[in-house]
Amino acid sequence: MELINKIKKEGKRITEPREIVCNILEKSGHKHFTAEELFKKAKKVNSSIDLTTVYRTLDLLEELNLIEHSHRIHQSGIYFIKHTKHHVHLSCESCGEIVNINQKTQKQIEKLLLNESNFKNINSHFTYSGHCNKCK
Amino acid sequence: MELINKIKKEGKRITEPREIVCNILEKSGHKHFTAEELFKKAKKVNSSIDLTTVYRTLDLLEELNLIEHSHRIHQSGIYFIKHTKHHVHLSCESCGEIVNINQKTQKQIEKLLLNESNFKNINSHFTYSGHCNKCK
DNA sequence: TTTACTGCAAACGCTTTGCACCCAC
DNA sequence: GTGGGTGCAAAGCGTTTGCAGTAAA
Repeated sequence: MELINKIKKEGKRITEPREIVCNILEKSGHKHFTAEELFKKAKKVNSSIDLTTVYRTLDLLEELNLIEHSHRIHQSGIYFIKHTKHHVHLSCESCGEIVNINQKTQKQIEKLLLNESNFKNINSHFTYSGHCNKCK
Repeated sequence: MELINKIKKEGKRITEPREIVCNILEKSGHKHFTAEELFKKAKKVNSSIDLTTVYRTLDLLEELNLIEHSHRIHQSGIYFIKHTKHHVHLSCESCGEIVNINQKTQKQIEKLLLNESNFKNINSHFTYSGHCNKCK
């Protein structure tokens, strides 16, 4: 119920689609979801909910700094509740498993890239990919 | 003329669109191109050439191991002549500048990711992004 | 009452596919 | 002559936008 309360506190309206999406995000133990996955779960609660609304709710939650999303190559984005420590992901191209890469490792990677370029910052807003042990 | 000769050597047909695309790729000093950029340049040589054909020519060249491509988040892919040493890219989100990241750095990054996961390999088939010094 | 939010449909950008025609071999 | 390659049109995918109706405040 935390997410929806924060929406309320921001003066935004409480609606059924928003409640449903927030519930799913919170009750699933901080997993990563695609918009499509959330949409399918939401439709089981109320079949009239629309994918567009899921996207808009996710946008809102992200604006309020409550969730984050990450991009994957040739796959849809993943959304997840914001952790205190920023982290990035590594996703298996075969089975889709997503593992977290901790902040320290990510900082080291950024350092390597910054050292080799004239860049000021690195965008960690994407998901690394490869193959996990189980696959191939 | 190297690329087109290799196409011929593989028993593939030499056509005007293929010649044009190969010429552009070779005569521009190993730059990185989007399919759209190649398409625009190709149309200046023969205006009847189609984007689809550019994509198909790029696919062919990649199958023959003569070029590579890399993905970018929210942007089109970039294609470039294959270097002896595999490298990856870092692209500025503002101005689009693409800089090469050398193999050694990439290997270090892969090592960091592999150490922290149960993954067997990392896909380096994408482009890192951030902001270069000139921008923002 | 008011306007934020919704569902629906349509457009988006990049890339791929289907298909009939054509030309390199 | 034959089928590999082409241009064109249309579809694909994930996401966004426009719009008129609806309901939260």
